[in-house]
Amino acid sequence: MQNYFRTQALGAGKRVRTRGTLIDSAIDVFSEKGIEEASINEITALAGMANGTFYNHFKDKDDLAVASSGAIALEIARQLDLRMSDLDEGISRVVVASWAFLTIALSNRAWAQVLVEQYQRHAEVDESTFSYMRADIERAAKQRELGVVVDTLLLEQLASLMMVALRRLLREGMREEILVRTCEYMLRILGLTPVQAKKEVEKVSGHSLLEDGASNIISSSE
Amino acid sequence: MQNYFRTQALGAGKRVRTRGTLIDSAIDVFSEKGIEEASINEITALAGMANGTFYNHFKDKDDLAVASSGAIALEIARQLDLRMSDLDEGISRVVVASWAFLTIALSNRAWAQVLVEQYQRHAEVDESTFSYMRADIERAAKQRELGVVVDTLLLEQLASLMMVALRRLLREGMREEILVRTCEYMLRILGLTPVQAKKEVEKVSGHSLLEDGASNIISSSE
Amino acid sequence: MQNYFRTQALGAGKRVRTRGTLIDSAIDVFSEKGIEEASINEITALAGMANGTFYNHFKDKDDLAVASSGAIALEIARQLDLRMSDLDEGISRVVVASWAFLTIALSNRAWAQVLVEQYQRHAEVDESTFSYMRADIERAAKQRELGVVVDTLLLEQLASLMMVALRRLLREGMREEILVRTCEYMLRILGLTPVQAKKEVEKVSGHSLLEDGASNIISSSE
Amino acid sequence: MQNYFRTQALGAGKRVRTRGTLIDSAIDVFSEKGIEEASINEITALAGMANGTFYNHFKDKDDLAVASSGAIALEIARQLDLRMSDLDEGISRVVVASWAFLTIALSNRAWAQVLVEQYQRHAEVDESTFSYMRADIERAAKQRELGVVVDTLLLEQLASLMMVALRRLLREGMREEILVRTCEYMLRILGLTPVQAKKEVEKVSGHSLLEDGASNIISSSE
DNA sequence: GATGAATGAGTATTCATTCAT
DNA sequence: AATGAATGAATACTCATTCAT
Repeated sequence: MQNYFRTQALGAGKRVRTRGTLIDSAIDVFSEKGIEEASINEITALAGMANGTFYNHFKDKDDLAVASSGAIALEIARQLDLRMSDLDEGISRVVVASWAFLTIALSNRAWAQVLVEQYQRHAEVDESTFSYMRADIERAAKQRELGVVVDTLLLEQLASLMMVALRRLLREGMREEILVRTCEYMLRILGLTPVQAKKEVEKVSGHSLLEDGASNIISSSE
Repeated sequence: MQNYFRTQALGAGKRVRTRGTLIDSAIDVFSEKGIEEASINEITALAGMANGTFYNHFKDKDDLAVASSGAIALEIARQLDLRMSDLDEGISRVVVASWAFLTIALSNRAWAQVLVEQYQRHAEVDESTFSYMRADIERAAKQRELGVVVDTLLLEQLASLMMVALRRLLREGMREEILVRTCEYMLRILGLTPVQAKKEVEKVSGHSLLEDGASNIISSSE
Repeated sequence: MQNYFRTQALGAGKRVRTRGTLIDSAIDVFSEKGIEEASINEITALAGMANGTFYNHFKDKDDLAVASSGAIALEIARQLDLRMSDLDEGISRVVVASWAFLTIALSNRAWAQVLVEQYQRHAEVDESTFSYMRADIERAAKQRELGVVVDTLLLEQLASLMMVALRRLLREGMREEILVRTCEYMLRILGLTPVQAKKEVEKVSGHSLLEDGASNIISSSE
Repeated sequence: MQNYFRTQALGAGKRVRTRGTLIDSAIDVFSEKGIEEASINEITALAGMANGTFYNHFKDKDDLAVASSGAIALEIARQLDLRMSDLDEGISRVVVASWAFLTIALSNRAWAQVLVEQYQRHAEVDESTFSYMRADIERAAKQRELGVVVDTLLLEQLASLMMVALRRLLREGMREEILVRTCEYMLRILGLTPVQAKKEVEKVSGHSLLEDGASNIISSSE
């Protein structure tokens, strides 16, 4: 069993720690069996708790699924933030964020699987999962004349491209081509011509060292 | 209860008719309750059959879901074919087909709902659902220099745009803006500049009378 | 409903008590309808529980059948032990044990029926059911020169004689002749001549008061 | 699929042939899945018929099971008869018949399995299966002073020994020791001393060549 | 006699959820 | 907060059997 969120909560109170442990356990079970097939008994068992304990922390499985994917998304966003603080240009931020999002998610298969499945279950984008993106796109739209309306349709379309990509990456393993093309498609939707899009993506991908995963996203993004 | 596929099978043997009736019934129940929540009993009851009859025709609910969405997709494809026979230009075909696909699907809410939900359940595009598109894109790629690779990643990305659009249309009702933007986004992904994309879509949408649904797709496309 | 095993577990925790109650209930239903025909619902209903409770204690009906016949066999063996502690001679022990086994089993028709049916379902002797016998036979084989191999074939053959007898006794009621002949046949198989066998069985049967069942097995055996 | 009884019925009318085919098919399915688990659909499918056809020939599965095991028993009895016509002494006839019964049954695993399972299902001996034995035992009882009552208890006890043996032989393959001991046990039950029993069995087994199965039962028995 | 589509009764099993300890 | 035994609703699925053709 992973112990990412349990560890993260070590300083906090018992309640928070138990919650973190349940989320860690859930991520494992969700990713292995799928959210639908996962049973609460299995999750509590893996967490080393009685099944009743679950209900002291979550309303039901869906609540847990939301909390789990939310925790993952938040954690990814946190890592993104750290690494993008010095990036000013909107378009670059979008590319770096998307690229890094996929890379970080994929660095932990279970995370990626939970994100993908939860996305499918809810179909509509969990605003929080992609919330970071809206600001960057709006920033880009101001800096250049993109000629796009930044609304939920646009965000959903872009998010769906990323999710299709993430699913592919899970299936086929990390292939930079998928990242590149997905980012280019996103920029094209945002109004860049293919040539412009390609150039923007190259600025980012040229520097990236994807092999060692999330740890060097920072260096790859300047 | 709808009786589209039952009627379609009127000439055939009893086995085929029963199957068609079950699919009609399933589409109704699926769209009303969702595939997950639908029960076999409800489907057979609506179809006016004993529940055991179901198992003479389908292995389980998933088998039926696949058959139902497959029948819908096939039927839509059939209608598309009829109406696009005189269109030669690849890009126009893509626009018309996408536009008409969404329009026809939406002309029968239950169909659209089943397509959307089945798409989400299976995540990967049922090749058949969008098979018509590959040929048109390849045709377009030959006629112009699109500079895209026509592979499954591209098709999945395009399909996901359409599905996001279909979901929106189901939620918000037919809004031409969604059709227009989705088609433009698709063309942008295919390598057209925003300006070109807009022009291509206008060629189609200018003529369309979407209000009366599938019946005048033909006239709307030339 | 009988309450033998429930009562026996009165001192123990709730889990054990519930288990005992289920076994009591199962024995009743099994004996009345047969194991095959018994439904879990009926068993839990008679036990005054929700059907789901069953699955907290047993994997499925077969698991329960094994547990039930095992509990019966164990209980019979326990009663046998008490009453044979002062018997030293192997052959006498075999006769007394077999005789008492049949008598005790028959003193509770439901027990006998469950034993018989479970024996038939599993065909091979549940080692535990007749485990008491092996030791006595080996003891007899040492004390006299029986000239038999004590292996599972022998035990199965002897057990099958007892089960045929038990079935007859259930059908026709307690008839001492069946006990006598079955014991004689067993001894013959063990290598005694008909005359010897007859004498050995008479030593036991002469004293027995079978009418009042298990309660006076003790007196009957010395 | 075997075609023993179908072939046997080649000369007869269509009705008899269809019946034979169903029995052949049933024996295969019964032996593979067990009688309980066998479904009529499977049996008719293997027989190459529609399921409805079954009910033109048998009342239900149990009827078919009785017919199948009966046909097997009858066939074995027929083969026995052929080979024992020249044997006059009762005891020898019992030994030869039992020995040959087991050998012939085992020569066709499916036959043996169906016999064993059907015996377990009915518990009481299907009279017909062992009918041949009563006459021989009575003959033996007249020729010597056996001192046994020839009644159904005796026959059931003897039959159960044979069935235990047959089950073992199915499990462990043909082992002459099992045949020898089973026959000796039977004779002991019939009143022979161990020494006499051994001698009688040796008369038979000494000549037998069991390896090549049923075909040389005749030669092996005189 | 054979066919095979339709029937529908019947039951095991899961698992989220509660609550007394 | 944690425990874990008990709950019971809810449903898919099988398969013997019928009967119109």
